[in-house]
Amino acid sequence: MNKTPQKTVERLIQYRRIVQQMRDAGQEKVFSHQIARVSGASPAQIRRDLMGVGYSGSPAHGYIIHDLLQGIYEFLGLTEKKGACIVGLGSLGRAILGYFHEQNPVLKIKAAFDTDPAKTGIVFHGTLCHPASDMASVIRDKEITVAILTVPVEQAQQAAQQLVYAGIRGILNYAPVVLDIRPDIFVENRDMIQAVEKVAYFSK
Amino acid sequence: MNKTPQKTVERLIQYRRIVQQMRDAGQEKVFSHQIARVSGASPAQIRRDLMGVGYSGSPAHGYIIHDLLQGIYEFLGLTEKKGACIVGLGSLGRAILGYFHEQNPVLKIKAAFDTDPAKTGIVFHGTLCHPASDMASVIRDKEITVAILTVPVEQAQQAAQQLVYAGIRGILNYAPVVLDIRPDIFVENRDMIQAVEKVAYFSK
DNA sequence: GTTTAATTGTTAATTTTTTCACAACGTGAA
DNA sequence: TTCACGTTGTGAAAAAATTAACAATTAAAC
Ligand SMILES: NC(=O)c1ccc[n+]([C@@H]2O[C@H](COP(=O)([O-])OP(=O)(O)OC[C@H]3O[C@@H](n4cnc5c(N)ncnc54)[C@H](O)[C@@H]3O)[C@@H](O)[C@H]2O)c1
Ligand SMILES: NC(=O)c1ccc[n+]([C@@H]2O[C@H](COP(=O)([O-])OP(=O)(O)OC[C@H]3O[C@@H](n4cnc5c(N)ncnc54)[C@H](O)[C@@H]3O)[C@@H](O)[C@H]2O)c1
Repeated sequence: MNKTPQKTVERLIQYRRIVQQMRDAGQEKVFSHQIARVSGASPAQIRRDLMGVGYSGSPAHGYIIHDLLQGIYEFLGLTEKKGACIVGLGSLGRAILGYFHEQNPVLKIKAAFDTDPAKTGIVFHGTLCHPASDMASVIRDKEITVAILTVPVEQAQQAAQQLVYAGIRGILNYAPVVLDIRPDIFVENRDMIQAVEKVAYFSK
Repeated sequence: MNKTPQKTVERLIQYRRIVQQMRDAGQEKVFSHQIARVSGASPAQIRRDLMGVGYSGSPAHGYIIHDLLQGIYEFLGLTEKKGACIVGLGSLGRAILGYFHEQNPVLKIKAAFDTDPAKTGIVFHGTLCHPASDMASVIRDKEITVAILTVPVEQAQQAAQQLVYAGIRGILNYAPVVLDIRPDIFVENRDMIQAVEKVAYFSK
């Protein structure tokens, strides 16, 4: 089903952001080499990635930005309906929540969860913080499919299990631990220390 | 010089974390299939990745954790000497600083920078916040090679240029903008919205 | 000592991803 | 109309990454 390579999906998401900025700047058409210049990918790569999307440009004027965006959008399955939640409103969790609030992306954070009674019941950046024990019902009611996990590392495995039980389909994990959960749940790990180490390695 | 593929480097960094946890749990030896189980990579992949590192395990007892760690360490060039800095101590910047402080990795954040006079001169999580104007001298004095960029998106390009001028070799960029700088500077972009969108796509 | 069982390092095969190359196309100039 | 130009979509080639396969090796069992 998900035959499109992860790399391609990542780039499509990036193209969308880039092309959206061009549209916001008043541009109406775009060529693959223009996207290439700012994304770092080659023009051929971009055309190939776009093959799967189902929208075709024209040799005469390139891609009509409006239609291209629509195409990528639909391909990625980003709709208003889909929603995310964030688990753990510590310093990182609140920073991410603030970022989503100011950027206002299509995929919204519809709910937050924390175990700390001092945080539950409070609205942070427009999002209500629920007690973690309400996870299952809130996730079901709001039709939330993905979760951002920003709890302390000792709590991460347990919180992930709770999320899976609540019916979540994918987790973006910021805790530095490898989650041991069902293989049909998509997990993406993001560790900032690992990221810095990677940059350090390639900064020779 | 950097002939090792990025993917391999990323995995090596991950293996190191995993193996370190095993060591901390008292384990002394490890087999490729054990690393495989928790990392998600295949045993063959792990052995192949390890080929470049310069340490060999034995068919009899697998890898001696102490020596393996040492090998990966040296291969990655992670030494006490190398240092990072963080630019922009907003909510995200302070969260990252706190994370590094508590995790205490080899690659330390040796300095922070901000333009806000209310922040400069203050020590956050053990790290002094310098005025952004001191960037060049501080980076030179402390031999800092990589930077974590967490300034508002409008400031990112300008701050990046300042960093390059100060002699930085790599940037981990959290601002949602593609930096336009010299190609010999290694840039890794990390956008949380893009990450969530990727998870959403694969959570079918 | 010899055998057994398990695991490594590495070469070869396979699969995946990227790049190349070019026919086909549409536009605008002559 | 015809031509020249610049770009797309895509099949084919090339490159890169992953997986498979196996001889070599060593500890422990017998
Ligand atoms: N701060 C960073 O930049 C950073 C970066 C990468 C990873 N991390 C990791 O992300 C996690 C959070 O970091 P932080 O600095 O925000 O920590 P934090 O301690 O400030 O916040 C953790 C929050 O999670 C809540 N929590 C605890 N258990 C919970 C549970 N079972 N369910 C729901 N909420 C729960 C706590 O009440 C707290 O509000 C940690 O694992 C940290 O290692 C942090
Ligand atoms: N908050 C998040 O989770 C998140 C996630 C992804 C990306 N981002 C991006 O990261 C950046 C920071 O986010 P934030 O929420 O921490 O914002 P913030 O406004 O809280 O913090 C920005 C900080 O940068 C400082 N600053 C401004 N210009 C500077 C300069 N030229 N040099 C040094 N410091 C400077 C400001 O004084 C402030 O302290 C933004 O670009 C944001 O879009 C944030």
